[in-house]
Amino acid sequence: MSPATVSQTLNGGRPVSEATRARVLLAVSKLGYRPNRLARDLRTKRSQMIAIIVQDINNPFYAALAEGLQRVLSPEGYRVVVCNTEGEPGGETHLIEDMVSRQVDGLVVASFKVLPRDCDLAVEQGVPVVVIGKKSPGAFDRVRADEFAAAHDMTKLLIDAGYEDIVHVAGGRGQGPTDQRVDGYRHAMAGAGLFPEIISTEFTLSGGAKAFLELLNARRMPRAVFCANDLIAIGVLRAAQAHGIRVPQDLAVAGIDDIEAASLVSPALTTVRNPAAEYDRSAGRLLMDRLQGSRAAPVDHVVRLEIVRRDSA
Amino acid sequence: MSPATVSQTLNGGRPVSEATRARVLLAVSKLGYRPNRLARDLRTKRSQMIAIIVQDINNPFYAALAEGLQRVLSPEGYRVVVCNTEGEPGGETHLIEDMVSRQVDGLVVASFKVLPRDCDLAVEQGVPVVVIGKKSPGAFDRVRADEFAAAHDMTKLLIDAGYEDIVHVAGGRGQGPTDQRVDGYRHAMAGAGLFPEIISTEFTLSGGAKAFLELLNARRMPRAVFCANDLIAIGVLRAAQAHGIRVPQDLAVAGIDDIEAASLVSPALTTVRNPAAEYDRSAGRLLMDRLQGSRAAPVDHVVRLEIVRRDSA
DNA sequence: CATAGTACGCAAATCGTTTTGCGCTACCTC
DNA sequence: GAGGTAGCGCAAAACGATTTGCGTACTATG
Repeated sequence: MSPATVSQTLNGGRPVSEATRARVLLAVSKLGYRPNRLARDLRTKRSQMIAIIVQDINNPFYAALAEGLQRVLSPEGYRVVVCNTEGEPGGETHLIEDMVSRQVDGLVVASFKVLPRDCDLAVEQGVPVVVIGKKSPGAFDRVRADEFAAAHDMTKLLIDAGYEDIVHVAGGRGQGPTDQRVDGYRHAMAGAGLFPEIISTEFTLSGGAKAFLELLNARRMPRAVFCANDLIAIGVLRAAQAHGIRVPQDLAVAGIDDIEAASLVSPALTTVRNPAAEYDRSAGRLLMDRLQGSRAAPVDHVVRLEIVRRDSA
Repeated sequence: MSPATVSQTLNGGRPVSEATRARVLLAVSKLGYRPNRLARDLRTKRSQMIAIIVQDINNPFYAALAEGLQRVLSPEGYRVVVCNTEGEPGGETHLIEDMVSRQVDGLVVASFKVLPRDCDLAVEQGVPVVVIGKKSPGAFDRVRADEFAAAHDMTKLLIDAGYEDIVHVAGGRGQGPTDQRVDGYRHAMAGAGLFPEIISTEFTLSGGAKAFLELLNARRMPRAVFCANDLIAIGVLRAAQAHGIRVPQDLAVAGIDDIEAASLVSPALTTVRNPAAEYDRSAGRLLMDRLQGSRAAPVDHVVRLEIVRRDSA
């Protein structure tokens, strides 16, 4: 029996008689034959595999994103694999190159550290790319939030609530959305004739704690802090409480992201919801459209953010 | 110039003269040549890729596990990809089969739903497997916790703290560690001459809330609940607080896992730490040993758990 | 100077599939 | 009964790399 016939039986490229089909299936199950996807993919030039590249799989936002994307792509017959770049020597560049040479059918990149150059490289090799969360030029689709508006709106909420002495605890300098959030904060403060004050830290719990201590040492306590993400905000919250400062009576705290823990801490955190569900649905659809070749021009989808007012501010 | 020479230049199978090396490298960079890993892997029968299969990437325990494994394997030159089975039609069986046929060099499976049969299949095809968190027969390595001891110790802690009316909120019946945890609870209660009472729910926040309501409707409130994981415990905690019940004064609550949120809720959750770091280090080393062919008999590594006493019980 | 040895580039086989072209058989039609 | 037409199985050429054997040219040594 020739391999061609087997292939046709299993994948149905051409009609096969009932008799041979039976013979093939019998042999397959008797020999425990498992087709080798590598060989198949090499020949067909597609792998039915989509890689999601995230910068930190421990960050619940990225985890939710990955799962949501899978929920969209997997019913279409794609295998979804998640790759983490954090702590990877060489990082995104190597990873993208590697995945492209493994002939993934598509890439979703949710990492601020990614270079447009790397995405262009993938696109040139015919692999569609969707970049999440980053404003970045290139021949690929994007899904991102209006970070400026988010920071602006939250700052405005604090101002409208009567706070004036509002400090912004920014994430790492030059990292991802930091600058846009800083600008949004600045703009809102300037609009109200208030003086902006900004300190920087890492996007983590301990970064938030560190920032609080810095504030504590450097000057009298502000009335409100607007943190660049929820982890920082929770770090600040806990450090403040550990120092006997009451939230929100003595100090108002606000974050961005609405991670799961945001509603679990007490007081529950006032924050901005970055709806992962909308990202993944949108990114999934963009990717599917491109895989089916139905679109040409790159799309730039801006996700609407939503303020979630709870108890901390 | 023949492909053989190029291959030898790039991978150094044999000595290549300085002159031709230069010519090859020039051509490579001029043409933007990128080797195709699929073809290479097909020929060499290895992919330098390791797949981690988790049942829920949103569960922080699995996310931490994936990242830790990557930290171990990636410096050894392996690419680590994470695959999620939740909501996947066909689930673990398909996934394992697919990854094996993609010639991954190794598999780490952290899913209760996995069948030993599937792992055996992978091992037969020469792919080493490490199963995490499940006691399961087969020719592969295991890293798991002593779930019985964990539940037993936590129940004992509650008993020693003076609680007698202790209900166990178990996870889904027959799911993963449920039975062993139930047994541990039972054994500790019996040892103290106390009457065990068990209700079941899902391993989620809302599962915990549901369980609390069930308790509320069915009988007078118990004095303590020992929940099968932290998500359930936090669900119970919040539902109780929403009903004006004080924790731990009116109701003591304990969980298992020590997820990040456990220390963030208030009161901070008393729980059992399931140290992801130890899992991934151990699993990583087991896998590396096997990849280097230095071991034969399967290893069964039992991780020691650690009670973390906080404020909720 | 002859011979052995070494360095190095290329041709060809291989990995396990899919795909295409070809030829055989059997059936149908007039 | 001849000619046309499906139907169906197989051989062979891809896919893009690695690996091995071979031949040539150059070097070294007695």
